[in-house]
Amino acid sequence: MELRTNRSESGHARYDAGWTALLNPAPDDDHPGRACGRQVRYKQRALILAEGDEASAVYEVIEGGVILFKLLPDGRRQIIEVLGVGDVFGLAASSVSDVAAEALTPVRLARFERSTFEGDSRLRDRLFARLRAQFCALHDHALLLGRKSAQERVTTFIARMVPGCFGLDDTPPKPGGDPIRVDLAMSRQEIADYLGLTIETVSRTFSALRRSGVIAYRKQDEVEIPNIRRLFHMTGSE
Amino acid sequence: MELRTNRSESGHARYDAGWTALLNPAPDDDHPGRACGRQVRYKQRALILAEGDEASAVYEVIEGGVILFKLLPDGRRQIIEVLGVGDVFGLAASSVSDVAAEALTPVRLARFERSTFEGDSRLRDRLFARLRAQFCALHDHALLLGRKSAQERVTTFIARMVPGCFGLDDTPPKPGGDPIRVDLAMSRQEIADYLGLTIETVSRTFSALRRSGVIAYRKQDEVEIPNIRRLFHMTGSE
DNA sequence: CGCGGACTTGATCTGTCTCAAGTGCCGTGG
DNA sequence: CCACGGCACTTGAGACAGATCAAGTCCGCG
Repeated sequence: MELRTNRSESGHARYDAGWTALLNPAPDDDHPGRACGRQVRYKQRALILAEGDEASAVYEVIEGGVILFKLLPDGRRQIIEVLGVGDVFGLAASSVSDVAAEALTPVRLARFERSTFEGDSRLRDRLFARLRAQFCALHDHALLLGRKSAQERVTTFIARMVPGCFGLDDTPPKPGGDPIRVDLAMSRQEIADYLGLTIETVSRTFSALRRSGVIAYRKQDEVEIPNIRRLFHMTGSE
Repeated sequence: MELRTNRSESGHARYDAGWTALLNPAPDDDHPGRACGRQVRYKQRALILAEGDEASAVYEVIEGGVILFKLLPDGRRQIIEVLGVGDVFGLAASSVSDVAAEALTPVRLARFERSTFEGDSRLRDRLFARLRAQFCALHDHALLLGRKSAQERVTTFIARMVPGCFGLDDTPPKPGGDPIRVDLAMSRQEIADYLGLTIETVSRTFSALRRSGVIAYRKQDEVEIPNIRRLFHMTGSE
């Protein structure tokens, strides 16, 4: 009962590309997992950390994807961050975690106990740099949640998955080239919970984007973008 | 033309209380401005940093309040964070700032040049601890922006201004005691931009809360809360 | 082949936005 | 001292984006 999605097999491999591109401003010294703590693995959809759990360790994503989310007492869920390779979580202001963490894909993590972490300023600096990038992503997402329309949210979301378009990464924005393919790697419900919408609105927006030719897809999480500029212009950010 | 609000004189003094309580989980070693960089001052509403400015320094709030915000090309604004004493800003993933910063009140800041900052791991650790707290606040705010109703947003906002109710601060939650007074220190428009609402909706919500007796006020930014529990129950968070 | 879960689509409802007047407050000048 | 103007805020009426409720449809799997 852990295998209930029809998520593509290639998702995990391709998955890194999107989020890593977004959140890796400069893939400089830190090869993820280099200065490893203990490695741990989780199955897809496994709960890594619950809200309120003792925040006794810091995790770095080595492979796969992780979502951080919060719940309201009545069950409303907000996905706060979607993490890819190199991203960090588990740090909280107090001794308990303020968010829950779940494996979006099968995932490999480096786990650093709080004690290790506190003693190792080199490690701390590395994670610190990482957090700065995540900080900016969070700022961007607040803008999305507070001020963007459904269409802008969805197009922004898709645009973020395109490697090398936001991050100062490798591949250049590809002027008018051939269609770009991206793997969403998230269910419609997850996308909805991330973008602060309902699943129906997300679905309708995808359909509308397809109808108007901005995107194309057969399987619903393998999207082709014939013209990136056109997509960008719908994000509200330019 | 810098003096155009009818903001209360006491605002600045009392201002710290609210946000500091929220974002100071443990007022331990760091007396703000202890390990000072160069001190700088800004008048109320002065622009400290624009989006896209060179991120050459890190700032710590010594006295007063600062807002961080982002703009969309068409003018929509989202206030990302409201900072009080001890909070930190200016760190970005890349070399330019991803947000703009404005003085919410007359403000005193400690400015640390990037070079200073990079060489001083003690300083970095101190700011790092701070950022963790701000990180959690950002998470909470994402939940608010993505999943809460207008009424829940406004009550959450007011509740956050109450010193010692969220942070593990001094004053205990005050069971059924006398009315608590808080100073909002933000205009309706600022509140709207922070909560992802329009000014009219914020105004209407305040009026409705007053009508129903949850809050009381004469000047619109000096709010009394006769019964905090009642307010809390409207935040959606409990 | 038929079941179940994820997704899509349609019809309707509603919370929030938009547009448009107010109202109240404060500072200015007659 | 009071009329006046400006600005922030409030209030109302109506429009609309997105939510909700309710069927479908698609597709992988047993």
